[in-house]
Amino acid sequence: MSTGTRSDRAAVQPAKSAAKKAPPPRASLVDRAYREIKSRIMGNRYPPSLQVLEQDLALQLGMSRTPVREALIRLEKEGLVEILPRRGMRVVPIAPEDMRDIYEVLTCLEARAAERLAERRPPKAELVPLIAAVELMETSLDQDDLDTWAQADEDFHRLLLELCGNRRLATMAMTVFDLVHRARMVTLRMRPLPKKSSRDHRALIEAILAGESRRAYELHYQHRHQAMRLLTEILKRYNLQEL
Amino acid sequence: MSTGTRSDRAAVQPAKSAAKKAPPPRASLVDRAYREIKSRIMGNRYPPSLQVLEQDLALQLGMSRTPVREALIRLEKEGLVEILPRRGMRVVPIAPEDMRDIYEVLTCLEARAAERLAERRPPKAELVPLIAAVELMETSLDQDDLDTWAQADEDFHRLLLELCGNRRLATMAMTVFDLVHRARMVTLRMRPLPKKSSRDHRALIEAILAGESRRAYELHYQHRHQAMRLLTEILKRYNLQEL
DNA sequence: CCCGGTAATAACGTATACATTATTCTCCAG
DNA sequence: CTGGAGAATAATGTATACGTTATTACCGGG
Repeated sequence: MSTGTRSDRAAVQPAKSAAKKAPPPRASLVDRAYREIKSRIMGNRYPPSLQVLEQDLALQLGMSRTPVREALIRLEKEGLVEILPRRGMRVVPIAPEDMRDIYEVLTCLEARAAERLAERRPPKAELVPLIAAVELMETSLDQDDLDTWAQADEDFHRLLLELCGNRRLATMAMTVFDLVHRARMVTLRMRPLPKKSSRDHRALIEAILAGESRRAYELHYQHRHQAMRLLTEILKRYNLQEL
Repeated sequence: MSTGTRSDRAAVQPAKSAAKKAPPPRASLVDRAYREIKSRIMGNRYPPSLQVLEQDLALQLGMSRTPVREALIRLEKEGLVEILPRRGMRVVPIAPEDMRDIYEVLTCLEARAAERLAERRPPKAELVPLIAAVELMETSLDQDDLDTWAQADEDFHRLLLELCGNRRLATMAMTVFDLVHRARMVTLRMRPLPKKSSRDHRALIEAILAGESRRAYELHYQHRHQAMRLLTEILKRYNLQEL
């Protein structure tokens, strides 16, 4: 198998020199492993508590254990998996209390991002993607397209973080956001239609445009806080002890 | 060298079976590398912007590149180093703007920790270590022992996080805290005596004991915010572009 | 004297090898 | 039939090997 990989590579090399700009052979195996495993976890194809051995991962991904291991270390630092001394990796399940803790971090970071963005008084042009995301949330909700809604909502939150101007804050918040992605998707259809979300977001945009940073903070804090309450209630009601 | 290490291990094995509880042969090489490199960075023995090759690290630490690499990945995730494609690791320097960004994260996380702790209304007994830290800050300041003061101040902040009840928040805040440790130490003697700090801390303890969570939040937010202002001013005044 | 092309070098990224050790299984004594 | 000691197994943690490729040094031409 490894020889197969190597010969594949060798075969590809000439093609590369044919292409002018060296397309992207950039993706290292570590990166591929990282992305693939993360994608499987976030897409719930690796469900919570699942354990997988390094060797199995390596085989599935068509590489040796070395890059797999390095990817797992990164994922462990993000909190998505834990590395168990002799039993490979485990997809970290999220208990209801963990959910509260995670949302608490997310809430204060994102609220601060909103506040900071408002302090910056960005021109409306900068917020166009944000507004577009809200509009997509509304139209998709009208059409009962919850998946598109969820995607648009995530886009809104990500864009907000990207715009805030503090990359470190944005990165940390997104890492935490990734942790709850799975739970959000699983519970998407267990809750009442999230009609309030786009209203909240519109109000936030108003506050940002008006430069009312304190209000932006409060609005977004409450928005996230309520989302946490809703989510933990659902976990309780459906007795989801692990997500 | 590696054979030396191996025979050392083998020699130690019998001793272990002699000791009842298997002392701690727990420290894996990755852990040792991680701790040692981190300690060198935080102690400024690896100054900002220093580059070191993986092979050099491995030699210095008496191990192969494998555990060194894994340790570096962890340190990179924490933001202490960056891994440069062909030039080993680099100790990430902190520019004044980075300092603001980092302190911003630290400020909102720690303030939330203070708020949460106050919400919990802990019995005074739980806060004894916090109080002890403040007292140590005061006595050491009276004796012009700035190093002890700095240690006690750090202890206070760490204890606050540990007590807050949200381990994830605590861990993230401490990781960020570690990033500014070096800058704090380097600038320790460039600023006026920090007499206000222990007053701030005492006020915070009061608020926590009284269960005034909102006030705890505000107090600690301002405390950290002022620390940030002070630090960035010093960086500007002394023209420290990189720490 | 300076610059671009080419060869040599060095460092990494990945694969593989191997010793260690937790876990599991087997088998026998009670 | 049950429990536990010891062997077999499996998976890891670490070391080593090796091909790839960026970097550097060198050299001839402008």
